[in-house]
Amino acid sequence: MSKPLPLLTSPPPERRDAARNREALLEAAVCLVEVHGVAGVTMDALAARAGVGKGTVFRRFGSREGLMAALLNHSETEWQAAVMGGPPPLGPGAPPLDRLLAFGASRMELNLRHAELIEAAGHPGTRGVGALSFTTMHVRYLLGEIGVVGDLGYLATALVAPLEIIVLREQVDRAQVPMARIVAGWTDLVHRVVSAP
Amino acid sequence: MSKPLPLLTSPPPERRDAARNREALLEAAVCLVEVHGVAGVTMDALAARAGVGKGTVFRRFGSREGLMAALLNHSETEWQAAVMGGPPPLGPGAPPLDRLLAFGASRMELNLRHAELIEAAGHPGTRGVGALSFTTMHVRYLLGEIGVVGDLGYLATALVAPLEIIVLREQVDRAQVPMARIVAGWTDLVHRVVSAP
DNA sequence: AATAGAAGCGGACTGCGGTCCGTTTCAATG
DNA sequence: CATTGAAACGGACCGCAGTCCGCTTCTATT
Repeated sequence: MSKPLPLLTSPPPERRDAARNREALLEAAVCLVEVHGVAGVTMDALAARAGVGKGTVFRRFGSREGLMAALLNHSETEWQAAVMGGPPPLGPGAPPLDRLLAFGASRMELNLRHAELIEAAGHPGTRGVGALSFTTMHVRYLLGEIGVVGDLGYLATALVAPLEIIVLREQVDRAQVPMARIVAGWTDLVHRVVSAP
Repeated sequence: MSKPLPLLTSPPPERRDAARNREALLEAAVCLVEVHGVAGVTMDALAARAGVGKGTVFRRFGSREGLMAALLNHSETEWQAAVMGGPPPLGPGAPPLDRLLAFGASRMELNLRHAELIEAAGHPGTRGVGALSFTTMHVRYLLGEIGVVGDLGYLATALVAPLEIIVLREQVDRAQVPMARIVAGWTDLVHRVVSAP
């Protein structure tokens, strides 16, 4: 027992080569998406492009879905920052109802922009906690600020659900609903929800 | 041009061997699901079990997702029949608001029961038209009967969205929300939506 | 600097979804 | 029946996600 107590020693940071490879992989992935589209990013191609073995790719990201989630994570984090600290009405400073409406429109736009990536990332694993959770928590918070009473957790989930890419695609692609009408519809929905009898 | 005009000739029905194989495949699929679970239903295993070639399986269902959609189709049709013509409050005869609430609870239960199959069926292709469409149209109709005014199409989509399996799983599995609270939450949501100011 | 052992690496290997095309089976016609 | 054109069949084949395990590289310790 000559080892120093592991108290307070944060989990060993990251080996130099591992860091290098991670960066190379992410860069290669971004490049491949640009060139061949999301569907063209195969794990073999990615490994070759980054000059590493296939095993390394899976060690980093666990699965193809994990890789996509990692790619998504970047823009997702940026967006969260805009929501938490950016300019109003999306960021703080505007009345909560205005923030909520701006939030919905912004979220729809983001989800549509990254549709392919989101679908390739699937639901399971990393993303759920980072993405769905944040949006729901934020909406819940705004509902509270607005003064809504009731099961805010459920109401937040219900308001976020129609913003999900699966629902949006159904409307935009299959039913050919114009975006303006979707945004207007969600706005109306919010008004109905916040004005409790 | 000695052929009879193809007017009114319905698309040639189905060859005998094709019909036989279809039945064998569906039966084998159901059996495999029972024994090995949804994940254990591989296209090769299915082909072998039904005593046909792999190509035949793909000719029938187009893809694994198509197969799952076909399996789902059975119970889905049954459920639709219950909604359209079964006993109240789900079926006709009850006040439309009661029908709507019964609809929500029933749909949640159905989606949870077939969760694996639904996720394996994916969104694309056959299912969307048959399933999502029907539920949305029905909710839209009920909203009209209740007397709601506004963009009924969007409101219906928004009410159906939180019943989707993806959203339900998030609540049930990750957040451990009890079913009773989910049902109560959806009921509250409906009340907020239908009581417009 | 030497060393030990853990963390990381790589690529052959497996299993599955999906395609392709030569062969077989059906049913409509004379 | 015999014929014939089309629909259906079957299984070899391909590409990709994911696993496995022996080898290499890093870092902490003395």
